[in-house]
Amino acid sequence: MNGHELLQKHISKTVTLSDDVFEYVLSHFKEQHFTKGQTIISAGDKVQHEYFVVAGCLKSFYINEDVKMFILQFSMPNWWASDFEALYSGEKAKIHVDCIADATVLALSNEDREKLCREIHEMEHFFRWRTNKGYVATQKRLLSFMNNNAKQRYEELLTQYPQLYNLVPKHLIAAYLGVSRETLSRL
Amino acid sequence: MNGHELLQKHISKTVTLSDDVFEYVLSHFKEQHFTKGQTIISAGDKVQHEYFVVAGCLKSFYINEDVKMFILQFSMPNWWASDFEALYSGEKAKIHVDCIADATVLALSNEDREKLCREIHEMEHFFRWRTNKGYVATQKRLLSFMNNNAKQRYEELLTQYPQLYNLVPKHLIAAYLGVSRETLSRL
DNA sequence: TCGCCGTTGTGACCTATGTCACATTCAATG
DNA sequence: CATTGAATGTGACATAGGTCACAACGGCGA
Repeated sequence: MNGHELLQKHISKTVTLSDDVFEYVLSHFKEQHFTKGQTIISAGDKVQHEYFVVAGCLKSFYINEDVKMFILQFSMPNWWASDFEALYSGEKAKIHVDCIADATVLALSNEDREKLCREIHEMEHFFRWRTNKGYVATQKRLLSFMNNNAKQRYEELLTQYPQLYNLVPKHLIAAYLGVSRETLSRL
Repeated sequence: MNGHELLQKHISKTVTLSDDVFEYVLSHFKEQHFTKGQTIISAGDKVQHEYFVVAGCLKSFYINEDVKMFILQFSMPNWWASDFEALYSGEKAKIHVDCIADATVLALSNEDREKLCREIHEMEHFFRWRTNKGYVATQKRLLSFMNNNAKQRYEELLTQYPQLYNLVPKHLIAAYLGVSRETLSRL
């Protein structure tokens, strides 16, 4: 399936659009390719785009004062990635996004998203629901952090995304779980 | 300031509405009063409403198998509270909401929110931004969990919401921070 | 006023996880 | 091939935070 088809399918799960409108919407997305290790957003950047992942995998992460990395999200196909705080507020990025498995994405600029939301009520609806899902998912992860130990969180992650086990190195999984790589290795 | 004024002010920070439209929007909210200790949503309920807090304070929390409580949010004036996952999906509530300081709220039903979003594009826009703010805030809290120890999280909370120190008992603050009340007491 | 219960503090001890050091494996590259 | 460096495993030890037990305090209803 190509990028536009995947995105169309993704959007139609939430809203119904005519083919013409779909074509108009899709015309605002630009396909881009990234290779493993490539940087997409660095802290300090002015963030202009969000990215719908068609293939491959991205990670969004924060680096603290001790240069320790915390992964907020692995973005697999059908997910969106960006520094949403910076994107919406216009401030400089605080989080980084880079590519961990050769990726194809569809980039949408902040201006174009707001334009689409203004022009097409259904798209505003779509983005409301998308954000809502992200909100609920993040709240669940927060609860999992408070409720479960490292082993339980690891098993939870692998149950939900078995592909990750082979796709990404263990020290990145540790950074997602919020434990040291040594601890993860002992699980 | 009465409830409608506060809500109007809150909404106008994000979108501009005429007085007539505002009146129409506000007519969908019903004022309710809760007293300290009162239950608003219990796990297992069918969730019908979300609540805009005008005065007082609510807490949203999860109870695990060991009957341990984890607080997702303290809802102060100008915040919204509900089990948003249950509300949006139609499933039974997994989280509880109750009142920790005598409260006045404006209740909006799920149907009315969707109706307002359908009828008034600006309201869809408003709710998109509201949810986006919640998403970003939750992500920040997640990062704080990974990055900071109990003491740092406690200080962060008190800096952000100094009122909480006197308003809510310490064991609830501990349940928000995800530590035992004994640990909090030793900070 | 008395007694009760919710809240908070604190000591003793236990456990999960972090940190540091070093070994091993393996893929990429000259 | 030989070499390098990233990824991973593992032992020894340190420490934040959990758990349990008990004491102290204070407000509120009988």
